[in-house]
Amino acid sequence: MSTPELEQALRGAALRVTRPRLAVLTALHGHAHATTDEVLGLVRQQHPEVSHQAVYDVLRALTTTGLVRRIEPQGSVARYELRVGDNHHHLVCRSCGSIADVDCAVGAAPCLTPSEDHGFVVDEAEVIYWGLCRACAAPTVLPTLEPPAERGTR
Amino acid sequence: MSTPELEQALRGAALRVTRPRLAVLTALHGHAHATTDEVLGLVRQQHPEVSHQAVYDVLRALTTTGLVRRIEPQGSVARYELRVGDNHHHLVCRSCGSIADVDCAVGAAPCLTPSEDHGFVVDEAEVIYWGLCRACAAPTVLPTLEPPAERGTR
DNA sequence: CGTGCAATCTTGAACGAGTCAAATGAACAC
DNA sequence: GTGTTCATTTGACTCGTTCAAGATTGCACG
Repeated sequence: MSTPELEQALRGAALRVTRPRLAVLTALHGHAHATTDEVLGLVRQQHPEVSHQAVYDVLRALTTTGLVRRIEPQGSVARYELRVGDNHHHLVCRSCGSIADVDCAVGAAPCLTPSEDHGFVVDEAEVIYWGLCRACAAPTVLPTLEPPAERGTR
Repeated sequence: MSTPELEQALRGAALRVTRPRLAVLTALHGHAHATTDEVLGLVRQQHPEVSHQAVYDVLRALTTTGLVRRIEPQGSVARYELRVGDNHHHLVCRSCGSIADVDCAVGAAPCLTPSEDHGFVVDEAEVIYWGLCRACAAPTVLPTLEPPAERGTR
């Protein structure tokens, strides 16, 4: 995704075009499901002066305007991905915390419909599939190496 | 739910029967989706000496043994409910944060199946429906001030 | 019914993701 | 260019949750 495109996206959301914002968008373009801390690290590779707080502010601004989507699986810190407009869901590994995207199983509309809405006006259905990723589900009989190290869980 | 039943549930999970644990289970029985803090308050109504930390420990023990289910909607602190065995999901109000239960829309098995599993071994699908509850979706009429003079949206 | 071990609880401190606030700096409409 | 307003920096702070050490207590066993 080129810089002019990113600028246009920001202007389209009535946001000023700034260096930290472009850097955050670029970082997310290359790293889906990044944490705030990871985004900060990526941004600082290009712009070491960017502050902690700026990344939080930028991510909040982008999230509230819909340019970026925030996900927060249990036990994980917040993660962000570029909103691509489609209604996709997530696979989360209970062991290593890795996340993969999946398209909505039933298409866009039906998965918005609970069986009984209790009077709620529903506008979004969020689905998280929990399980084990290929690596963590593999038999742990690796001859020379240790089983997959645990990451991301506290 | 009576105390003997709760004791049996604890023993069945290989957990010792203690006063804080019985109190937490009782509290959750009467208050679904309670936060840790709310549970602590409820427990202390009967047993004022129970510590902060005990409630955290108890909730973790109950959660890991499956007696209690932990849910963590975006922007909310952790909430707990008695695991009743069924596979139900949640409606969450974006405005006030209230939570309601809904049965799984598609039954138990199908909603476990993403369209493409990326090699993941999925064992659970968690669904959160986001929207507005009946009260928050209602027109914002202030009761004690002047009566509503107009109708329609906005 | 005691005894002993380990699980559990109390107390108190610490951690860390995220937020608040004040002052400086930069976008961009004019 | 200039000025207003939005963004960012800096640094302190909140609050849910966890860690650690020592005191209790459930309960298996004799």
